[in-house]
Amino acid sequence: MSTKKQSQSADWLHETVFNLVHAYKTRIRQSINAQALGLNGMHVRVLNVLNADSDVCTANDIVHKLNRDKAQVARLIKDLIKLGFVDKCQNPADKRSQIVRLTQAGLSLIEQVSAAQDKVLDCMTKDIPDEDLHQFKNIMDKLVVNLQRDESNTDSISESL
Amino acid sequence: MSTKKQSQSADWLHETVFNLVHAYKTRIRQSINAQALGLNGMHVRVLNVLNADSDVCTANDIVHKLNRDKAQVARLIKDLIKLGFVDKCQNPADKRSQIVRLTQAGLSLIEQVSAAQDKVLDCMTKDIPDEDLHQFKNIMDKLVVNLQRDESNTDSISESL
DNA sequence: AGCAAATGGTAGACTATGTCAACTAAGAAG
DNA sequence: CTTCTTAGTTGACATAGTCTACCATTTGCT
Repeated sequence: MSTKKQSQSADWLHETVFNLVHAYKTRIRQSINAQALGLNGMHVRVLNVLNADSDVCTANDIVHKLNRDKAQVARLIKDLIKLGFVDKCQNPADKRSQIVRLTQAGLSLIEQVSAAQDKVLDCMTKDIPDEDLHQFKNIMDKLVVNLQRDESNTDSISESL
Repeated sequence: MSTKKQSQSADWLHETVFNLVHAYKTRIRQSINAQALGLNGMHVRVLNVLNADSDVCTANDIVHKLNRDKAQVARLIKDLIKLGFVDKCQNPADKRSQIVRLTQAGLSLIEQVSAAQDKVLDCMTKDIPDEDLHQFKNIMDKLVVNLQRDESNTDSISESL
């Protein structure tokens, strides 16, 4: 339990990280208020990927970049197509997949969404020095790597109960 | 819109934070494998609160500590009672509320769950110095405070489209 | 060439998480 | 004693994430 040396310095991670995401999600949703457009947070994240990536992008690329289930991504893309923000075209390199692109509507949408997101980010980080943010990112990356590295440690407790 | 000075250092926050939580959630779920017991992540977080708090704890306390909707918390507690891990008793100080407590089964459960969580935390933070983790927490707390402070900046973009 | 395995994508069903509004019962304030 | 507020419950719903099965293509093997 919380008597081990590591845990004393790390127990807060449970709550703090979750709180950050919860607060961020809530805030960004308010700010973007994309529901009015039929969008939700994950739609926006897909648009972000398409926008950030200059080269061609397939559904599978998005799956890997967002690290989400492919079924989920497929549905998000379907929604975005129905709303007219992205379209698909044949991928000459692989007939199984299609290339996903932002439409004009999608481009102008993501521009505005980015502005709103930046505003939240700026307000969120305004009193934090750049080098601190940099270190913050480094640690976070390490945590993610560590988490994904040893999937080994996965002995469920349920059978011991 | 990533042309503003702040954004260049902060754009990564979008993905990195979400990735961390996603990886953490997935990992902790594997490790705890609580579905077999009829529990999910939020149930465990409620148990954690009850365990951490030495003094009496009402549903409302949990709402504030986890920063979640009271409807959600009420349902979690209901589930936990049905499973026999917590119980409720009259709150002499306020007849509207009840005191929520861990049962014996709940206590022994949370002990094992804590052990599993600690294992994940240890593995996740093992190569990160304590002072780095400390700074990490400080920045995270600042971010959360900033997020929750100015709810003002909340001008939706949808009407401008 | 011909076959098997792997991969990209889609769909269905389901679980988990979070939110909102309406409601009850009990405190608090006047 | 009203009125307002608060603790908790419930229903309905929205969003998020997972798992399985399936199809078509591609890739690797022989």
